[in-house]
Amino acid sequence: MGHHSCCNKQKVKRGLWSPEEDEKLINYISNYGHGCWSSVPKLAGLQRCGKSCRLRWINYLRPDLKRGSFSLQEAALIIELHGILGNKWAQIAKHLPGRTDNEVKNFWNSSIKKKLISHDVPTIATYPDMHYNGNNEEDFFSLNANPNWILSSQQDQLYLPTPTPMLQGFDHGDLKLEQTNYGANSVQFPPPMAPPSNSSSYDPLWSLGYQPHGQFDPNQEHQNFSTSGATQHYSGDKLIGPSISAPHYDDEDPLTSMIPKPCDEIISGNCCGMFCSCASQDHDPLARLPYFPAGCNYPHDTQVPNNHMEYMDAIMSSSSSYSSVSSLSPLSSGQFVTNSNLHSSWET
DNA sequence: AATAAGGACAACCGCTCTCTA
DNA sequence: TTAGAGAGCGGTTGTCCTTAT
Repeated sequence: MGHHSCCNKQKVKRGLWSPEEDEKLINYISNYGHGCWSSVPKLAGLQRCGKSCRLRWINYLRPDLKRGSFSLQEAALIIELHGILGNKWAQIAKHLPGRTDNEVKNFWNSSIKKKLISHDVPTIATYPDMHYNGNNEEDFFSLNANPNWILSSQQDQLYLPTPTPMLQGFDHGDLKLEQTNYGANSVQFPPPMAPPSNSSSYDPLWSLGYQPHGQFDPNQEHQNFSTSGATQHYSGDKLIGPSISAPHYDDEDPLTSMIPKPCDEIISGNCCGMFCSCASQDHDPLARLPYFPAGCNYPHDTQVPNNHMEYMDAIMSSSSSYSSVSSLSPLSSGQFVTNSNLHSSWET
């Protein structure tokens, strides 16, 4: 029980942050960066512990945060990623630019989870045909939603169930394939690259909050403050994604074309999934899930098959923060809805 | 109009991981 | 090698707001 060491050194305030406290923290970090979080409260003149400052900055004060309701694409992506990653909120949030792990977690617990249960939607957690091989070393699952998948509980690993001569012992660029004891080819994706040295974009995932002096001004109009009680929120629309290097997927490539595409079951998209139509070759370790590589500006053209839209609509329609997509975007079979349609209809 | 119930979300707690001396 | 500090993460709680009665 007890508080953190930094909290024991001084009397600290707890609970909701006041606008004055937010202003102090924003001013300090925008000028000096956070550096060591434990020293931030003292230097910023706050009666808070460093951990509280860090949480407040990362979850609510970062200038790149996207506020407001989750879009249909985001909800679909969260469901899909949760089926793969489980409660790895931080990893899921990495695929949702401008969203925090806390936000994703709250959204899941307050909205999606209930809907999935009530609609008996077959996520990986509820798949009746999901197999556990019973091996205590490697927790394998096969997912009937995509019979090409065997998912391991070990993160970021996808296993192709059928040994393919073309893949055995193959080492192709960023993809490293290994034979396992289970007759499956393990596709191990490389860790993210270091941030690009020439990037002038503010990227909180790299710097964890540091921004050079002068780049962030809380009074700038694109960083709109709205006040809800004692809590201020940003609703800025400038989104800059992390510059992650991941395998290049090429449908013409006999290797990469075989790699599972989790989002394909829900949403069709281009190079890096449903959001992005750019030609970037930076991709996500989870293959085709949107990761917003450098040079990709959100939002992009999005094409979502109508049947999936109805599917999501059914899940989410009872949510108080959700306005029916189908009711606002009349679609017939075979039609597609664009990203702008979705945002105008859902983020209200 | 008052109050209870439920939902949404901000914040905290405690554990684990990583780094460094 | 190890201990301590800092940071990150997921689970949980607390608070405020909305809705129903």
